[in-house]
Amino acid sequence: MARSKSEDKRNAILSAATEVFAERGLGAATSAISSAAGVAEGTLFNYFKTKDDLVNALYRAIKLELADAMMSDFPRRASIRNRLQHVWNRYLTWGIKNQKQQRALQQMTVWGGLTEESRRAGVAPFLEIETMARDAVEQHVFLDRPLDFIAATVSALADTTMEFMRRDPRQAEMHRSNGFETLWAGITRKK
Amino acid sequence: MARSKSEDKRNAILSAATEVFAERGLGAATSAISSAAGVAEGTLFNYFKTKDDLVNALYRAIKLELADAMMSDFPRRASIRNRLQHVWNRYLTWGIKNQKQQRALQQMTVWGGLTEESRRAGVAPFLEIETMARDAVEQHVFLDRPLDFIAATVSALADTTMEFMRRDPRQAEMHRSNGFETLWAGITRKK
Amino acid sequence: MARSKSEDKRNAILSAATEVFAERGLGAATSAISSAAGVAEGTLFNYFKTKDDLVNALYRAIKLELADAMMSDFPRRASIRNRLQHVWNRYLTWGIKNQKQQRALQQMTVWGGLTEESRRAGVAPFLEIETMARDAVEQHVFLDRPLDFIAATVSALADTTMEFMRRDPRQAEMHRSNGFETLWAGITRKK
Amino acid sequence: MARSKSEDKRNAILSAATEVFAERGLGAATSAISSAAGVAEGTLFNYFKTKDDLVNALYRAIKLELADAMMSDFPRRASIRNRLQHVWNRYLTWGIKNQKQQRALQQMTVWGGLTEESRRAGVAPFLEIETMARDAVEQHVFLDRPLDFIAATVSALADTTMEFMRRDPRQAEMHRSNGFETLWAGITRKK
DNA sequence: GATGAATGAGTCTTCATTCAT
DNA sequence: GATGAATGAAGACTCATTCAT
Repeated sequence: MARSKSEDKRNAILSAATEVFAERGLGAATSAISSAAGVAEGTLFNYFKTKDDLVNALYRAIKLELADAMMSDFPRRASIRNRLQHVWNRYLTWGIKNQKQQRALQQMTVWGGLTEESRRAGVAPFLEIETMARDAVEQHVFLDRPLDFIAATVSALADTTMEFMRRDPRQAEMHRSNGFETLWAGITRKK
Repeated sequence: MARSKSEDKRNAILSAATEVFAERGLGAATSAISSAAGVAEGTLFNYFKTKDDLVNALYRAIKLELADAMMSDFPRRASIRNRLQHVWNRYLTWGIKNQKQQRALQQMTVWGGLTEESRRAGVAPFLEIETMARDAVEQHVFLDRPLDFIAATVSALADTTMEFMRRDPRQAEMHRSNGFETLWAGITRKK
Repeated sequence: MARSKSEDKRNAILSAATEVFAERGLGAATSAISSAAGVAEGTLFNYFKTKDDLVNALYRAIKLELADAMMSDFPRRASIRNRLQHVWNRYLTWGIKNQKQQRALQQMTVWGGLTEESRRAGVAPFLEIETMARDAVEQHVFLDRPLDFIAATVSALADTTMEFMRRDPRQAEMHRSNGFETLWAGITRKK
Repeated sequence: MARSKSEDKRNAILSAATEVFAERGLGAATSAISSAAGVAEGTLFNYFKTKDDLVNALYRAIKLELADAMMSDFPRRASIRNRLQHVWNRYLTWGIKNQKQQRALQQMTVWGGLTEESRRAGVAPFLEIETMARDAVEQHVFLDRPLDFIAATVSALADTTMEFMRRDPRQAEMHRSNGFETLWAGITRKK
């Protein structure tokens, strides 16, 4: 479905917004974004009706990118541990390589203006993770806890780990593995 | 002598700021704060030279409150587990009872304008926790990981847990204990 | 393309600023200027980044106008007396015809916020006057005094004279000539 | 006539105002003045109903001081030249010794808020100078010019001279005498 | 469709003045 | 009479959004 206007320009704006939001927060001026994107101030509003619209669109775009990075090659048949490790590693790798995106995402996630629709759209592509978690609970690999609690735990530990990998890149692999072991020990049943 | 600057009014402003920041973020207008505090716009600036000053002062005030809630009756001689559980429980209890404070604190913690001094002042009252963690690593109760990594893990899991306790108050105690068990299993050495 | 920043509007703002500053001093509100110029408050700041910028720009604009009025047709080859009289007459004529400009200029000249660059730019077009004065001293037409002292004397007497011409327009020509005779007698060598 | 309240405090305020106005202009805050005077913000308004009132009062006070400095020992019987030189020298000496006063006075003189009454009061003590000037014109020592024009000339040249004496204190006496010779040659009749 | 000048409500902050103590 | 906290009307400046070109 061909979008009218230029897809390129739209992407330039989203990409500029990522950068600007990552560095200056969501409070940054739309003029900073348009100028970083190399378009006129008014042009931004041809592509996104309001600033809030832009943020919502960016949220979804980054979530999609992230899903792609994490879920491609998802080893559906591997062991729970391997599947969990897959998403763990992919998430961290993505976040290290795409700092700006990840920082912007973090800001938008705690922002008050995301629509319910955006939130839903953001979660959707990660459904397989939920499935895996459900399996893991059923198979008594994971402790019997609410799925969303587990998800939140994974996410919190991953973000924490990512921060340490960034701060201390030479020990990055140690932090990545420490984080995973914490997570695994924390949510799995000891035999 | 004229009325001397009233501690009450100062507190009213801090308390109004807590509320307003918790609900609308640090970007909220100072006029919203003064009006919530029932004082004139100018009065706020009699008590805090700038908005940044106000935020810094609020950060310190809440951190002190929190320290008081967490560290009073800290069982210095109890087992590592009991000491960890003490701060875990106290933090969550405080956060549930003082949602606004906790939300405001969260925002200020990631804000770019805290002075180094404020940060130091905010950490100081929690020194004993660090000591406990160091002991725990030395006694091989905790796994051998950087102290700040452990601290960040505790904090991330606690905030996650708190969120679930709020959303689902009837299961609050379950979440509290789930969170703790995740934490404990995640950072301690299995014998 | 959108309207390009209009020279007209810029001039309207400068002209409104002249008027407002002349009447109410440099302390006048920018909103008074924008409204006198018939533009929105924000528009002023599209043309001049800050109020100080506006003042500096105005200073230079008026100095240029003045230079044009004074220095065009400057009789380079005439006698010292005729050359001095040329600038004397031109300055007074300009100041009478352009009261607002002259009053604003006076305020800006004693203002603390002119940049060094503005000052330099303001002096530059009057270089020929300095040359004339140097000649006059060398040829022993003027008394042997520091050039800047002579310049300040001219300027002080001219402003004084202008004031009288304004207050008492019917005697304007008398004042103009009285002032010049005072000046000439004051700074030239008697044979 | 005993003034109620403390004459000392009133003077402290006037003196603080002199300093503050000299350094920061008439736009300076009244709170800067009260604090420089070592009194409370409100106290200032016990002595002067409004800021404008304070400025007017200060204007008069400084004019009186100046008159005292200039007119005491006025050599009523001396030659015109000596009498003129007396006020010339006294004014410059006073201005050099009392920079703050002189600078404040200059600002107030061009300020738009002086009452007619203040202006009259400020001129009054200098009446003898006018008398001298009238004599000088009648005796054909001065050229036949309006008295106030002569007065303004004296004043303009004196202020110019003072500026040079300040900037270049080592040549102060030269400037003082240059200035006077300019003035004398400018306004007197050559025989 | 693209542009960017124009807009004006909203922001933080200052300050002369008042008035309870 | 002295105090200084309280006030709120300005003030300079920012910025999301509109719309003429």
